Amino acid sequence: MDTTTADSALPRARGIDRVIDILECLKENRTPMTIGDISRKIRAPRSSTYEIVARLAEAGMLEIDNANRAFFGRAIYFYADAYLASQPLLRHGRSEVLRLAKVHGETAQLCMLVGNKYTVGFMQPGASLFRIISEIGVLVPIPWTASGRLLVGGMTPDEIHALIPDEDFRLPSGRTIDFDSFLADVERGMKANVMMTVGLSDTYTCCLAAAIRDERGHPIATLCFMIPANSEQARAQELLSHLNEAAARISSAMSRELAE
Amino acid sequence: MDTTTADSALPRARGIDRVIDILECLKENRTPMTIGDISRKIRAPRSSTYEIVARLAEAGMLEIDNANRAFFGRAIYFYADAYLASQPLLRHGRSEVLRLAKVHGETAQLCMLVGNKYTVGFMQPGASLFRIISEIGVLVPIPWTASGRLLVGGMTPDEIHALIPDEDFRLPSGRTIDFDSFLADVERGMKANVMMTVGLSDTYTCCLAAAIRDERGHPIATLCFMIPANSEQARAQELLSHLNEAAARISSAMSRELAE
DNA sequence: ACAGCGTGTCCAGTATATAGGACAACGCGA
DNA sequence: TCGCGTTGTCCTATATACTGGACACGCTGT
Repeated sequence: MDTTTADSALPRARGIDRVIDILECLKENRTPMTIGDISRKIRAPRSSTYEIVARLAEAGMLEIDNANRAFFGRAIYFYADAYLASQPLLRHGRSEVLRLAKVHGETAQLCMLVGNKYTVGFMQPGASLFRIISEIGVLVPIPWTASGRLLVGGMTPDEIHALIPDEDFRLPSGRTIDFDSFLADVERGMKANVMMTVGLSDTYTCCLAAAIRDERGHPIATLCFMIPANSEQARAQELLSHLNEAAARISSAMSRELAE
Repeated sequence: MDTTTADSALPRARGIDRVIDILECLKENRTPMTIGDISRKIRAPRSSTYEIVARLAEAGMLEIDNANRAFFGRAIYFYADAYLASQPLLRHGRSEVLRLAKVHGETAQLCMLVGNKYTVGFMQPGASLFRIISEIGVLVPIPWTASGRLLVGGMTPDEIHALIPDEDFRLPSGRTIDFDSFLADVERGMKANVMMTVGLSDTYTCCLAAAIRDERGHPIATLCFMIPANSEQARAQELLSHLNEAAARISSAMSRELAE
């Protein structure tokens, strides 16, 4: 649970570490928290938490609502805007995801690796009732997803084995994925640039993905649709080709930008 | 320049304050900076800056590029996503701005007050060559903008006077805005819900705005277009009505959400 | 070659930020 | 009514985070 530092021992903690703990805590919670709750969750003394939350609120990084609960503030949003402007992948990816979800009516996502995990970088829910719940920034084992198979494309089997912890091959259902068949998926994905999986992270979902590549051809992110597992094959194939087109568009737009 | 604390004196600074200074510094700069540059800009010892930047990078709040320059990192983006999800105004406002810019081909913005200043919360450049440069999150005196006139709507003259510093009535051109005529603008804006100004913050720009209101009818934000000052009246009026419709749509959507 | 400048790392001393607890005020249930 | 848990504020002591400086290194221009 402790994403950052301090676990069992109790030496004095640094203010900065507290800041990071607080922000991570709010990110996980996704909704405003009282200072009491925060200090319990991050195991910090109440007095310290009050102090630090107040300072962060003063700087606009947190905001305190009228029930005295703290959550992220405007400053964070402005910082993120600067980050976004510096990241062509996210900029282009976001607008394609919005377009894909609108045009095809299915939940679309931009996915990428963060360390040795898979995560959703942006998501737009589709029009249909079938809704997927993966939150932005939540880390998921690579083998649980279609995108994960594309994202490790181009790596050697040894590199892949070194990257992914063994326990990540065990699905939520309890079933374990065979490493060799995973490798076979990766290789096919690298060739076709698209991947489809059914009932992997959960039994109801079919995951369609296409890889976005950097100027050297390495996969750096994926666009994907989440659709019901019982969708028709023809529909899935059609969506895959739309994903592939959109991904190619982003890949070339980014290479062009880099060239300037 | 010093947006937060420490100015001339040199008592030992807190880690947290350094963190805030660093983030504000990068936000102003809008592009990656070397640690040396950061420490000079925020007047912090190099050794401290190295330490703190490294810790923030470890937490993903900053990222260090291959030229050893620091900038915002993924974590900030994830925090901002949670913030955005908690802010109906920004959520709806952003999508309307994207739509307005796309449909009408002009630069569109979502604007709001931060303390006693006006700021742009989101912006989408238009298709035309005429581009405005206001950056997200930069604070601007209220009297310099059409939106500012709408945003103080509903306040008494005394409240307005207390809110806006006298020096903010001096335009970049050197001209000073008369307080009474400013008040008259505010009152007309409150009635019409829209406002147009020409050549205010700069001589080439015409600023069109419409107010978004909370459930009690108080202006909380504006949608606006930035167009060339020499645009035709008919065109401006048409755009104003589009802004007004979009703003009304957001106002009622938010009231509805609140009612649930 | 050399001087001058910026970078990245390391160290030790001390100013001070944090922990911890005491306190009053509050809300809630019995 | 009286406990009991939680909240927000304030205080003091001390463990330590920050500072300042030294050092080695790699530039660049002369």
